[in-house]
Parts: sequence; structure tokens; C-alpha cells
Amino acid sequence: MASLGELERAVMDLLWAGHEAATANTLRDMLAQSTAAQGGAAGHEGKDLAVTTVLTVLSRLEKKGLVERERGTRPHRYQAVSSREDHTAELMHEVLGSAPDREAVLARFIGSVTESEAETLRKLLGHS
Amino acid sequence: MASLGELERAVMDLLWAGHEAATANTLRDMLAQSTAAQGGAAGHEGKDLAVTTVLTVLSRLEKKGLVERERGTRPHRYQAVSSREDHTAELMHEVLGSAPDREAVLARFIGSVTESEAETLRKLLGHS
DNA sequence: CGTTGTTTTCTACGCAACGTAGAACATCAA
DNA sequence: TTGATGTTCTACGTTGCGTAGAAAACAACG
Repeated sequence: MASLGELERAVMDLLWAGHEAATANTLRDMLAQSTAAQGGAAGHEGKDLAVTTVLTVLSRLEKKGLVERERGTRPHRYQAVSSREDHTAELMHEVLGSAPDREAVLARFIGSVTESEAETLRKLLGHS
Repeated sequence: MASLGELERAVMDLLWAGHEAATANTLRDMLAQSTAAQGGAAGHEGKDLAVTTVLTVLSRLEKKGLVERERGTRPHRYQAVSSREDHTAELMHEVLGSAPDREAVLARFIGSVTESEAETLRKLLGHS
């Protein structure tokens, strides 16, 4: 239960955009943002969706544990449970986890990262 | 187009099992193996599937580019295009690739590998 | 308190992927 | 030719996702 659809991903992108600010978004905020983003690079722009559509998606994302909703306030407020980076890293672990020979996978994996990323990794791994 | 269903994965596991041996499998081989594996640990065991079911799955896997089939020989022979490790590593790159801040993701990723794996990574990354 | 605009829930349709397999066609061995 | 075996075609049921209407819950105003 890890993969997201196109619209689900677009909604998560909205939430992730403001994840730092710990600013939980209302539905109306999000719709405004998404309409404003018209003409942006990302994939899902073009038509405006019905309010209920976004709500349905948010509910599904909540059920998947990716979104948290404050039910206390009256216009409910939504926010991503974890940052995009954390989520992606978690996904990578999920993929890796299902492998019997993790180290062999890692070997091939680092075999095709860019040199600059390899450099970053060296720094992060530090000295033995 | 990256994710596999449960049965698709089970079939790939069969093919991956003998990927080293460059031994392309016939359908009958695979059915025998899968029946033999009854009582094994993996998830999908329990009932025997119809021959056509496995064939359909193989066709779908072929369309996805994960399986190659020799059409020349009469009982066709099937084999995984790449090893399980390569495939998993590729998947990890796919997940990573969609991130705007790859290095931040990598940072979090290596933050939660086991020490032994970190050691392996250090060796593989080698000297600057 | 009732009318009205906003927000949330419930329900549902269409489509695609996947598990599943029957029916029919092709091929090989006797 | 006749079985036995292998392959293709087609299809049905389920589930996830994009999409949204209808209706219920609620807030604010007069």
C-alpha cells in the first residue's frame, strides 16, 4: 500500500510544499494554491477539480497514513505526516527491505549515483 | 509502470531463483517448482493455479519488459531480463529520481541502514 | 430561529491493473 | 490421425484511483 496515483501525488506535493512551516492547510487554501500553480511545470495542472474530489483524495491519503487532519477546528486542517524527503527515503527502504540480499542491491544502487551524490554519501557515512 | 502484483512477484521470484544459471525455464518447470515450494516461507503458496493463469502473468510481465521469452523453441522458454538485485536497485533509483532534493533523501536514507550495510557502502564508495 | 453559504460525509460511476481461468487454436509425438 | 501438451484470445470479478453529485452538518447573519 505504498504507491500513489497522479492526483494523490499532486495533493501531497501541495502539502509538502508547506510542510516546514508547520502550517496545516485548509481545503480552501489548497484549492487556491493549486489554481495559482496553473502554468507551473508539474504534471497535473490544467483543469480545476471539484472540491469534493480533493476531499476524497485527502481522505484516502489519511487512511494511508500520509496525511493528518485536525478535526477540532471547523474548517478542518490538513498536513503531511512526514516531509517529502523522509517519505521518499522510507519508500526506498521499503523497496530495499523486500530483497533477500540487501547488500548486493546496495552495491548496484551506488554503482549508478552521480559522482556528486557519491561524494555526499562519503561525507555522510563518515569515517569508520 | 513499476509495481508488481502478488502473483506477478511470485512468478518473478521463480524466475529470479534460477537467473544465475542462465537456464531459461519452460512453463512446466515453473509449475513444478512452484508446487514443490509448497510449505515454503514465501507468501503466495497454497493453491495450484491453472496453467493459463501463469501464462497470462508471464505475458504481462513480458509486456512490462521484465521477462524475455524465447519463441523459437517449441515449449517456449522464459527468463528474467535482469537479476533481482539489479531490478531492486533500479526500482530504488526510480523512487529517488522523482525527488527534487535527491541529496536530502539520500541523507535520510543512509541514516537508517544497518551498521554493517554502512560499512559495505563505505567500501564500495571507496576513496574520493 | 430560519435562511443561506460553506464544509464534510456518503455514495457511486468509469477505467485500468491484476488474479483468475475457460475455450479454442497450434504443435508435437506415436 | 489422434492424443497430449503448449499457446493465444477473451473475459469476469475485485480493487485502487480520478472524479464528482447529493445530502447532511454546521456557521453566520438577519
